[in-house]
Order: sequence, then C-alpha cells, then structure tokens
Amino acid sequence: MPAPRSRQAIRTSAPARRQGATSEWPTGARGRPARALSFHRRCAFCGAASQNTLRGFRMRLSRYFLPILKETPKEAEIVSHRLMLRAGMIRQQSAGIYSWLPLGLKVLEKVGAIVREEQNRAGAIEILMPTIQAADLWRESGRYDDYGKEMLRIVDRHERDMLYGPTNEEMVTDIFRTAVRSYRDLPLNLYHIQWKFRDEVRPRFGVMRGREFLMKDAYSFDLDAEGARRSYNKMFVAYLRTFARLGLTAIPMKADSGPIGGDMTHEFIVLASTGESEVYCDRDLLDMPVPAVDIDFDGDLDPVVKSFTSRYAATEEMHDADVFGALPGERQVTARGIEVGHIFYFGTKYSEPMGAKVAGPDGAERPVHMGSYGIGVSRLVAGLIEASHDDAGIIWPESVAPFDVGIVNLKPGDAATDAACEDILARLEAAGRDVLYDDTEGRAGAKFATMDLIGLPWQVIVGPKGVADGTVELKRRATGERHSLPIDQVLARLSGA
RNA sequence: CGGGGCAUAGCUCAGCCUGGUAGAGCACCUGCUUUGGGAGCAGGGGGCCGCAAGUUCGAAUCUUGCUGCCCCGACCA
Repeated sequence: MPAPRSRQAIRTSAPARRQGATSEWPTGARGRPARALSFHRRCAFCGAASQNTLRGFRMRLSRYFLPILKETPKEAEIVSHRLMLRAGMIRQQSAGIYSWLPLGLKVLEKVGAIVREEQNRAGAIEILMPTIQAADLWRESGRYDDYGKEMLRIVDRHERDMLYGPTNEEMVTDIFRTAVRSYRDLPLNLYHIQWKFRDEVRPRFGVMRGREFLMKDAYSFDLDAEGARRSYNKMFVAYLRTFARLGLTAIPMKADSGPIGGDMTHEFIVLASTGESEVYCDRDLLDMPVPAVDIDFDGDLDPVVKSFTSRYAATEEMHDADVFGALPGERQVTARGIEVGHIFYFGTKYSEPMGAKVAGPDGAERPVHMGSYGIGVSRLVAGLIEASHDDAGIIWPESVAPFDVGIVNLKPGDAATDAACEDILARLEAAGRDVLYDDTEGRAGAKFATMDLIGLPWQVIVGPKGVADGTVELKRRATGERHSLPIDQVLARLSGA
C-alpha cells in the first residue's frame, strides 16, 4: 500500500458517527436513569437480543494468549497489517497465509456471525462445501483451463487432478442439478462461509490480500432473469445491512460486468483513507438510510436498490468523469476504497454447460439463472481496522470487538483492588458482556498502551485510590473520554438494558 | 510475471566493505527498588549468523547455487 494519498480522502469514522448519536455518559446527579448502552446484541439492526456464544469464561489476561508486539515487524506496510500483528491477532505462516490467534479469531467469528445472520434473514440457506475440489467439475464449465496460475492445483495419491477451491460456482451448480428439477423449488439461495485459496502472484497487506482467505459466497437460482433480479435485490439489501451492522460505510458501486453485460453487478466499497483504489461517488450515498431489521425481503425491494443505484458511484475502472462532473461540486466525493463485497448476476453461464435445468410451469426444461454474492470475511477484519484506528491502535466497533470491555487492574495483589476487579468482572459477565480482565503485573502505562492497542470499546480502570472511595474510571476508546464514576454506575452503563 | 531489496536471539537492528569463531535495545527468567501513560539497578538464559557447495589454516563476513520473505509495477475478492 502506497502511502495513503490523502487527496481528498474523506475521513470515515463511520463507527464513531453511527454510535455517537447517543451520548453514553451519565447525565448528571439528577438520579435520572441514564440510558444504558445499546450493545449490538440489542441494537436497532439486530432487533433482538441474542446469546453471545463466543464469550470466553472469566478471561484473565494472565491466562490468555495475547502475544503483543511492541515494535512493528518490518514486513507490515499498511496500518491494519501492522496493528493486527502488533495486537497479536494473526501470525504469518507463509506469504499470504496466516494463523489466526485468539484475539483475531474472535473478531473473525463475530464478523462471520453478522454476515451469517443477515444472509439467513434474507432467506439464504447455509451449507458447507469442501475446500478441495475435483478438477473434473471445473473441466465441465471450461474454467479448469481458463483459470490460470491463480488456481492451486493438487494431485492426490491416485494421480487425480484436484484443486484448492478459489470459488464454488461449479460445485454449487453440481449440488443444485442433482437435487432440483422443478421451478416450484425456486427461488433458492445457498451460501457458505469457507476458506478459499487463490495463488496470488503477489500477496500483500496482510489478510487484506492474502492467498488463503475466508469468504462468504452465496449462489442464487431462479427460473428466469426477472426472478434473478429479485434474488439479486435481496442480497443487495442484505449487504447494506451487513456492512452497516459492522459499523462501516460501504457503498455499492457499479462494477464491470465483463462478457455477461447488464447492470446487475456491484462492488461494495468501504471508504477508508488507506483504501487500495480511487473511488468516486455522490455524497448523498454516505448518509443513505439503511433498510431496517423488519424490511420485507419478499416484498418489492426495487425502490430501495434504486435509491442507491440511481446515484453516482464508481470505481476507477468504471468512472465517467463527465457524469461525475455534472454533480453539484459539494456532492462530488473522491475517496479511497476497499472492496469488501461483490454481487454478480451471470445468467446461465454455468447452468448451461453443466446442465442445471429445471422444468418450468409449461413443463419445458430450461437452464436456471444464477448469481453469486461474495463477502471477504477475513478481508473485512483488516478493512474494519483501516476504517477505524488511531495512533495508539485499533478502535473496534462494538458489534465486532473481540471483547466488549477491558478491566485494567492497576495494582494486582492489593486486596481491595483485586476484589473490586473480580466483582466487576463477575457482574459484567453475568450481564452477558464479553470481558478481558488485565490482572497482570506491570506498570500502568504499559497496560494502558496494550488496552488502547487492542482497541476494546470500553476500559474500566481500577486503582486503589478510586476503590477506596468506591469509584473506578470508565474510558471510552473511540473518543479517549475518561470519567471517574461510582462502580455501580459503571456497571449499569456497561451491562446494557 | 518483470524490476529492486532483504535473510544475524521472540521483535527491531548493528557487525560483513578490510575473514580470526557473535553484539545492542526491547522481550524473557531471578532479586531489589519503583508503581496512573510502554520504569531503574544488578545478575541470568536464549543463536547450526536461511540452506548447500566453494575459496581459505580459519567464513556471519569473500564466491556460486538454492530457498524464503519484502517492496515497486502488471494482476486481483
């Protein structure tokens, strides 16, 4: 990543902007019950409180595995890569191939969970296809020879040609054709979240552009192009909601439809000053309302989709300077962007050669119309950091933070301080919060630096002086605000409604 | 796939030019002091100097080959 060209790069503090709408700080001594924090489990997007199944059990830093690096490994160029290595989230194993350490894995899983929830909400059905595929399948579509060196080819002990899947159109088409015969079973959308491998010539930027990556890919099947459009719209809306829940401003941009043609392909681009490519869009898109949790996916989604697609938004390849220039000056936004999702209608490109046909109402068989819809889950983790960090480290949106709260014990070994920390830990966990308790020996400065680096949304700083008069300090990572508050008040704030 | 660079302790790096058998800071272990923004002192552990050949009495250092990794470009979710 080149030094971020700051040319009009817009500051996107999407998480801050979206979450900052309501002040979480107590309003004063009136005794008025200050509003409890709305954690993502009860947020406007989810609609319902859900069980946090990813929560660890009494997570003490002294017993955790968090290999923090004080210095930046020299290979890391962009900020997300640097911070992920420094915060002990990932570890490189080969070029473009990474192990995910506990902190990184938690974020990866939380991102995946949100993606999954929104796919399910939109009516997509989860499956899991293998990472290793048979070459024969790809010979059917003709892509075995076309795909080139990016495909990692493997020969098994029986000398059969296999490959590590870079994508799954062929495989899902095979599943479909052996199981579905009638238009009555349509529409159908099958997705999975699986590791993929593309043997990039030059992997770089950490997990942003690794060779192995975790991706959600969905595949829709419809009787005709009109049905395919409805399926496309569902995914379009699901993507808007997914990225919004992740605290990101992601803009759907017209993408190159290649040989297929048509207007049904969009890239979802997160704006971040360190983005990989230049993008252009109408400022209106930045504040466009995202469909609410109760949107009817079986209803007409065209108006929602059109409200986005009717406004100018394009990547460098698709940019039309004349059309863009016709916008009022204050609405012309030039920014840097990171592609985090791509949706695509490709008609009968695979169903035709692979014989995935269904009988229509008239009894005649015809190839199904398909679309595919990808979200780079592992890439998103890096994208989130690109969009939300400062000099001290990561600033996680609450929806995907590895822990909701960090407790900093400033004087481990001091009976009163230890007791206060244990009490806060137990009560926050009882309230369903995911908490990391720093019970390690060490200087305050080092502990603060670590907490800031790993970017948990809230820090509860507990020292002997405060404990003596019943207060602890509550720090909000995103803003740096710190307030000394009575312990009960802090618990009330952090415990949620 | 073209061009460039790097490889010495867990991390960041010095030593290489001019060959003599390995160092610093951080991290780690022990002790003492310190304790609200990456502490101090003392002691200690940790290295087939990427791999393999070659030159030499002797190679981290010179030569050749290999491997791995990084950067720029082309390419790409």
